[in-house]
Amino acid sequence: MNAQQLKDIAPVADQTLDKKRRGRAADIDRRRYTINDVARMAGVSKKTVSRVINESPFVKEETRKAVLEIIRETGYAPDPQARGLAFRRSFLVGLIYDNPNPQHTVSHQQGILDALQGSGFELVVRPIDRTSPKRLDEMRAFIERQKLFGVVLPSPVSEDEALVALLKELDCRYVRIASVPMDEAAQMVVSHDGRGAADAARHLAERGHKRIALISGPNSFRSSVERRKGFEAGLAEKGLSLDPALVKPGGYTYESGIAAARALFARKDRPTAVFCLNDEMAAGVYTAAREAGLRIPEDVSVVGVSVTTIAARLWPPMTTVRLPLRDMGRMAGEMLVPNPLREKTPDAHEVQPELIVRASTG
Amino acid sequence: MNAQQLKDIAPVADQTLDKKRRGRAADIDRRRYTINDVARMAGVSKKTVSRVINESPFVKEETRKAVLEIIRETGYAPDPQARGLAFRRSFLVGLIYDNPNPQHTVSHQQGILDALQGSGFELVVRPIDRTSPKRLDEMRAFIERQKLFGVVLPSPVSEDEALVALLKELDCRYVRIASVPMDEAAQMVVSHDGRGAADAARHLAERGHKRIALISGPNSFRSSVERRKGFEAGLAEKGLSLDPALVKPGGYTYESGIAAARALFARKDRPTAVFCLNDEMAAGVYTAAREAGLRIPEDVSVVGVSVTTIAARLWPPMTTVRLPLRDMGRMAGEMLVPNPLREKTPDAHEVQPELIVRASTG
DNA sequence: CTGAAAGCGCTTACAG
DNA sequence: CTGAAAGCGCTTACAG
Repeated sequence: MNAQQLKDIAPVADQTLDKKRRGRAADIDRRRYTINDVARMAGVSKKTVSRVINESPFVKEETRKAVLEIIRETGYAPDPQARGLAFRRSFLVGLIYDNPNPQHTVSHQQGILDALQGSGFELVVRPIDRTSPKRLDEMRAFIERQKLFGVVLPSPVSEDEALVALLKELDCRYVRIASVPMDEAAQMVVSHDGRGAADAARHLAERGHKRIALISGPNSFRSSVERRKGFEAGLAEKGLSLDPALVKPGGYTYESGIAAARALFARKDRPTAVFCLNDEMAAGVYTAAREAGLRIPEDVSVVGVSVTTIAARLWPPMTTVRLPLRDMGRMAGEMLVPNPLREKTPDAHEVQPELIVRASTG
Repeated sequence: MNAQQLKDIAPVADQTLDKKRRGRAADIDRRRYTINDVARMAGVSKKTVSRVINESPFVKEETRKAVLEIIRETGYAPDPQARGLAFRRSFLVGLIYDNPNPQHTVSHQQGILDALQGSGFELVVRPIDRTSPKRLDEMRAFIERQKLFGVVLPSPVSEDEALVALLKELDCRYVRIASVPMDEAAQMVVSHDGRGAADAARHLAERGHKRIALISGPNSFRSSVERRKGFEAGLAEKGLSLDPALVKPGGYTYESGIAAARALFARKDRPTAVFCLNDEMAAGVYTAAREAGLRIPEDVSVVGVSVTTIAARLWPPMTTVRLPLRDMGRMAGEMLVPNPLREKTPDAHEVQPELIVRASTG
């Protein structure tokens, strides 16, 4: 934060706000209880209250109960800022993301919020440009300044090893969400995208398809690499393989799906099925098929990988590999935030993709 | 926050974390500069540094420059938690939402983040159940505990007068995003949904439609009321009116759109055009039309109001009223956070919906 | 098992 | 225009 930016904040906080507050007598009555009030009311020192709050074992049961009773009566809740200042750690969890599809991020976000619900932690969202060389400096400033309790890294940010190294250096907890394990189990939520893609491959093979095309995502996305690998493995099981001429690069966007599908449909030996590494591109295949006068599924079958809700909205409804994005976010949140109320976190933090067969594969 | 919840937080922060930190010698070298360091290096008191940070006019220009120079050299940035504790106000902006469509929220969120970029403020996201009687207590606890700098309220949360009253009581800044003005201009971003709906009505009238149906949103959403009113006003201009038999209640969801459209298409005198108060429901109309063997736009025209990207993905691409959700979020963020770098905020914080004519209206 | 002192990194209130 | 003292609401480090 530079001086200019500091200026931006000050005037309001310094002048408007506090003058306003000072002028309100209600503030005094409404003052929230502090640790001092609780200590006084319970007849103990504030350190003892602090011990009760922090679950220290070194408090006599009787004392503990008395303090807890006062806390209940007063509705006292410790100030997270004061606690954070003393702890040198805030009670904020960060979501650091950079995904071409906002729906992908928002699903994770919902899951994280599910996990944080009632935990006393709040979620701070923070977009990042993974291609920017300045991203590391920005992240360092962000994490140091906010003293984040921990962060969740959805793909493809989860694949940024330089960022992960920085988090370790800053002693900041993190959980990576990715298609394959790429860190210790305690820091990973794994979605096994490849398995879902393999299911899709078997499904198409079983429907008798031989000439199968694939529209990939960006190579810089591990999900794209894994989905493709899984798809090829699934085909191989059925004695099939991917014709390199029928593999088109995409960018995980609707437009890139249209462009890739146009190229495929312009071929004399056009494919009878197209597997798209996400659903936005698959929606583009629908559009290109319509332009080319091809019927789905009669002339061409289409399968996608769902990161949005579009599959069921298209006509005919599209067969897709569903990724439980919200569940993944929830797991990540649960791993990050301590919560004895929950049963022990499972050993394996992973989810399984699910093939949902709809009308687009006849 | 009750005692049980407090427990949840403590163990890690108290034990794991600090033991870890204590063991790392690097912490000492890496310690960030504090206001005391800057004061010492600049040969002034920390209060003077504080004045510079807070843009106080009572600092000699020479002193100010010297302090600023040290700040630049050291890369010093004040600790938001410490500042927050002293200010009794954090540097966090809250996004409090409850919308059936996550895409709607995420678009606002992107806009707010655009505005907060580089401001030193961070965005905390917080879902709320607007129908829950406990929501006010939860919000009070949330806002008091976090001492939020301000909050953004998208619709329909923006229409919750009890919540707004609470915010005023807590002296918490807010900006309401809504379809019509419902507060002082400084607290409003207005989207004039009705105007967009009127455009849609004129458009359909000009194409010669007479039997026009409408699928509404929940009556508890002001946006639904306003869009309908605007649509009726647009029709009236053209000498048309809405046949009550052709008005079906919807819930802003895909499924509710299907159900409403089935009822409409089952009529002998089925409508030649359907206006849906959002695009998710309009996608449902597409599905119902296909089930009924009706062609769009030959047999029936469809118009929606866009809160997602689906309109352009459907076939045929759908005519919609576009709401600039991201812009609305950005305006709200800019209104909330002081930033002298920006030119003065405009007098009117409003946006105009835009009718985007695509193939679904022939 | 409990507490008084010092400190986290800032700001306010008061002097000068 | 500048600073020393006290305070924000918590915790750590040290005694007992």
